[in-house]
This record gives sequence, structure tokens and C-alpha cells, in this order.
Amino acid sequence: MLDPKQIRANPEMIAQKLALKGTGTGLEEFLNMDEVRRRLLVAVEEKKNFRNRASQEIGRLKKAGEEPEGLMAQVKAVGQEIKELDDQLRALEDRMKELLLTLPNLPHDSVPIGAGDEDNVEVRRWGEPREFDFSPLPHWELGTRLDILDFERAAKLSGARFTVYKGAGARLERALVNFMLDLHVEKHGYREIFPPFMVNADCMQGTGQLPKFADDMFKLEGRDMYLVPTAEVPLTNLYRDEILNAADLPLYLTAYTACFRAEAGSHGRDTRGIIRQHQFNKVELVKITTREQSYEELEKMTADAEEVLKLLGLPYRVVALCTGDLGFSAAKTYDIEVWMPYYSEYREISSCSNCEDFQARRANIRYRPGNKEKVQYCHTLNGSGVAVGRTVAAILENYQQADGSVVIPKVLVPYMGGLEVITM
RNA sequence: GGAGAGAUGGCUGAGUGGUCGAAGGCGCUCGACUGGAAAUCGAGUAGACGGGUAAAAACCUGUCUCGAGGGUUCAAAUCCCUCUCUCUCCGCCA
Repeated sequence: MLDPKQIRANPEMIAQKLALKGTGTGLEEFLNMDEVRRRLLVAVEEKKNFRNRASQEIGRLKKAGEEPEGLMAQVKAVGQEIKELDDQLRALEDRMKELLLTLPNLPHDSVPIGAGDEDNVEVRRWGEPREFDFSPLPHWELGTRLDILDFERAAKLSGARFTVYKGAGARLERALVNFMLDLHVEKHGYREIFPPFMVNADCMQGTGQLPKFADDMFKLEGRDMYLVPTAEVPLTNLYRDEILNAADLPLYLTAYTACFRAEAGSHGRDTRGIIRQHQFNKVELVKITTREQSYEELEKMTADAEEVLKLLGLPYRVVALCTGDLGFSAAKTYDIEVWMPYYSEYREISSCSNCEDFQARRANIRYRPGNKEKVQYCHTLNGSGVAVGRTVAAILENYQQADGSVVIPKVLVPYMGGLEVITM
């Protein structure tokens, strides 16, 4: 959520930045309503002031044994007027809030300007894509042949965009989760959290999924509950409506969760394989920081995610998303894209964002910079560290051999119970 | 699912209709004491939204907030209704 005071103070600047993100604004409407709101507020507060004073006066008079009937009738009448004005105000404030909740975050000044993903800027590359002396197969082909991925039976159970992992495939998924969590906990200093996979609508609004992106999520029928689309939601909302101690910041949190996405708009893209699923696993990184440290922490978080791929020996590049490609809540985002030999291109495997105070404002997450100092909104960051299913796909494609077997990356072998190659 | 109890500031905990944004304690800040510290003593210490007001800060001032929403009343933390959550007991269950 943007700061209403900021919108009022420099609407042109905000409109400009929103335009960079490719969204229409509705700012004029907001400003008009804000104007009316302040007028109403002054009027109703005056009446309330009268009522408060008169009520006290009545109390005094009654104690003195008088019956101030005239004054009581007067206050009662004012009470009616107050009720009407309050109703008007509430309706107006509801509409303003609704509007505010649909405005995306502003891009940070360091974000490259552009319209879509073709304008993203490559920041760095790591690793050399392997030269194959045979035609590399797609991961779904490899997985099916090795009988570790089963798409047909998944369709029988759940329909399209689900996968059954079997044998070494299931083990590989679990190994990756453990490997990633161990790395972030033991080496990068994150605290491991195991959150609920279902959360309420307040959480979804707090991190920005609601109200705009309700169609992308699975909602439980007849309940105010959603399946988490990412662990970012429960992790960030852990501290909703709290005032944190500055000394405790930054908080580093990591969690494995399954992630559930309806993604109504994505039909036709990545229909084969495990790149785009209704259910997938992810190890997520979340940081809650002060306003001063958030950009430094974004760089560190991105490096933490990159290290997963380095240790797995998977070539990748880091891309700075341009203004037009930024997500709703993000002020700045780095995508990490892993090399996929069959596609012969880099594909997103992690996305690390600084949301600044956008989510903190929605979720009301604050901190006290020092005793005596006023509370401030925290900055929140989130990043995949990293998407597990896509990592499986990347390992299958990058580590495949001419006979269709797949070598297990060295760091994973202990997690695979000593298994070094997946063969038929 | 059934029965009961509860939800108050950063934390704890009093408050059953009026001068209560809220006693006491803890914590924290400042001051005194001290060579310094501890202990002790004194003072201070919620948030949001407006107005004065202008870029901000400081200051003054108003309104709202005692789980959420509604109601009664001149006046609600306090009385009534609905909901949410927590705890205890019973049932069921991995």
C-alpha cells in the first residue's frame, strides 16, 4: 500500500512512477475523495467535541441534583447527525481503502525502465552451459523414461499440471528441500519456520495477493481460507500487527512449503513438464528489516539464493527486472534464471524482491527505531531459495547422459542416501 | 462437535455506566546519588487520523481506539446482541 500522505503531497511524481509500471492510476479520484473526507472529518469531529463536553456537563449537573432535559435532548439530536456523518465517512474511507489496495508498489530509482521482460537487464552470469555431444532431452522425457516422474497417473488423480514423483525422483525432491534448508539455516543464518499451508484473507491482503489476484489462488469452499501460493505469505504475515524491536532486525526467515497456484491466465504456456504446476515445492527466504538496510539485504538475499545453484553446479544468470515487469508488491526484483539445455535458454528459478514498506503498510508491521523514537514501517523482502521442482528439472536436463541416466550433483549425494546416478 | 472461562498499553495486570487513554508492576528513557556501576529515589513513557500549518521537525489542539462488528444511553473498557480467537473439560481423530 502506498502512503496516502505521499499521494497527497506529490501526486504527479507518484503518477509518473505508476505509469512506469504500466498501470493506470485512479489517483485523481483518490485525491477528490480525500478532499471530501477531510471536510467531513472536521465537521463530525466538531460535533463529537460538542457531545463530549455536553455529556460531561450533564454528568456534573445530575450529580448536583438537576435534570438538564433541554441539553440532553440537544445532545441526542447531535448524536443523530454524527451517526449520519460517520456513515458517510465510513463509506468514503472504504472506497479509498479499496482503491489504495489495488495500486501497485512504486519502482525504486535503480530499476531499469522498460515495458516487459525483453527490457530486463542481465546483471551477471555464473557457470558455462555444458556442451552436449548428443541432443539433450527435455526433463519430462528423462523423468518418464527413468520412471521417476509420472504425468499420466497425476492426471488421473488431479488433472493437468500435476506431477507424481516416484522413487529416486521423490527422493530427489526431498533431498533438495533438505539441502536448501540446511544451507540457509546453517550457513546463511536464517531461522527455519514451518508454517501452515492455509491462511486467511487478511494474510493474502497483507502481502498483496488480495484483492487483485484472487483468481490466481485456490480458495477453500465456504471458508475464509486460501492455500498458500508461496511461503512468503505466512512468513511475512507472522509479524502482522506487531511492533518489533529495532535490535531484533533484520529477521531472516526460511521455510519449506508446498505452493498452490491456480494461474488462470497461464494456459498454453509450459504445458509439458514440471515448470508450471498447480502444486509445487519451494524453499522461501523472507527478511524483515529497517528502512536503512533493505537494499543491502536484497543483494545478500540474492547471493544466498545464487549459492544454491552454485553448489549444485547449475549455470545461471541474474536479471534485474525492468519497471514494466515488476510484480505488484515489489519495488525492485532480481530474477535468477537457470540454464535449461533442452529449451536452450535461461528460465526463472528464483525471484528476489524488496517490497520496501509496501507490504508492511498493508500488514501493519512496524518497529521502533529507538526508545523515544516514533514507530516506522519495516521493509520486507522475499526470495525463492529456490523453487524445488524447477531445480529438479534443471538437474535432469543439465546432468543427463547419453544413455538417459542422470548424475546426481555431488552435494546432493549424501541427501540421496549415497545414490550417485539415477538409471533405468 | 458439546460445556465452561477469557481477550485491556512493549509485557504483566486492575478497572461493572460519567472527571478513564485507562491504577499498580515489569521494561525502557531522562535526572539525582556514585570514582563507575548495582541498589535506591524522582520524572517521563501507546497508536491512528485531522486542525493550527506552511517542506519537515517541534509545539498546541480535536477525534477515534480496551479482540471485531452492531445496539442501548445525554454518556460505554464497563450493559445487550452477533462474530473471531485463546484456554480448560468431554467426545472424535493422525
